[in-house]
Amino acid sequence: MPELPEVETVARDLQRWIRGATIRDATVSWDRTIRHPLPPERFVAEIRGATVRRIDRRAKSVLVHLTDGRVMTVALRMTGALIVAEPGVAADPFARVIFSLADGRELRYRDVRKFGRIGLWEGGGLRRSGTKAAAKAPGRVGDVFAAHGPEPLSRSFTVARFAERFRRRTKRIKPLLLDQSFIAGVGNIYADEALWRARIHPLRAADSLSEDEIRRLHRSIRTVLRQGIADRGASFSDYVGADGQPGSAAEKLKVYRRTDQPCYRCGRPIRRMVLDTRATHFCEHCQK
DNA sequence: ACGCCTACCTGCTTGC
DNA sequence: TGCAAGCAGGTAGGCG
Repeated sequence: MPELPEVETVARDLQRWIRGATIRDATVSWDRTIRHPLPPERFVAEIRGATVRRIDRRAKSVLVHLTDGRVMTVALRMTGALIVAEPGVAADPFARVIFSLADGRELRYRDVRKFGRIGLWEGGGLRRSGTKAAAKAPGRVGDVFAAHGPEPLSRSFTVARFAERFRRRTKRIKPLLLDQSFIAGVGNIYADEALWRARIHPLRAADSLSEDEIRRLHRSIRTVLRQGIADRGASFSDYVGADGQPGSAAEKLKVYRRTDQPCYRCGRPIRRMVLDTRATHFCEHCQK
């Protein structure tokens, strides 16, 4: 799926293009896209007539803030995309939800694999950290993200704050980076990229990392995510921005899906292994 | 509470 | 050419 840089790209596009738009109507063609417990018909009735105040991102979700304070969350998961279509653009057989805007455009939620979920919540609670119980039965939008870890690109995400989280964590570092309660927004592409950049082996136990390694990893995570945003995200098959166009970040990746190709640092072949069911790419010579 | 594994879906690529 | 298996950006939920 889209990871942090891809979701951030979509959110910024939408902020530019549909801020202030009014949703005249919505059509849901795959019911399970609408997140429990809201029935799809209720969702449509609730969203009809709403006006978009602002769009941003939390973790890997797009947040559409409405003028009445409610917030629509869009979790794109593996193949979700939010695309603004001008009037007259051909129908999309993979559009699962279509929002008709009052100005004649459409906001289309496209999702080939149908894993993505759209929710509608009362506002509030986004700034507080919250409890896991709240995350299990969300009421306010903040509850949805109550169990999530810190935003890696936020000002408050310091090395010290990152380092604290490593205490007594025996888990291997790669799966830990994918754990959204440890750090939000990092996915399979950028986890591999950050570890390569920091020269840390994906199988290392988290609590075995030295201060210097944690510092390198902190910096690497922020660097690869920012680079991904600058290139409008990494596209392999499905990911596109709200303009419907792929990003160019995939061209600059150092290890992800570069199995057997030479490491950019030492020239030895990049290895691929499966770790907790996820493909993991690394250089066994320069990642220790 | 943690950690590991499966299920959820469809389309594309690969190998016989 | 055809067909089956393998693969994919994620994460709830169930098990031990």
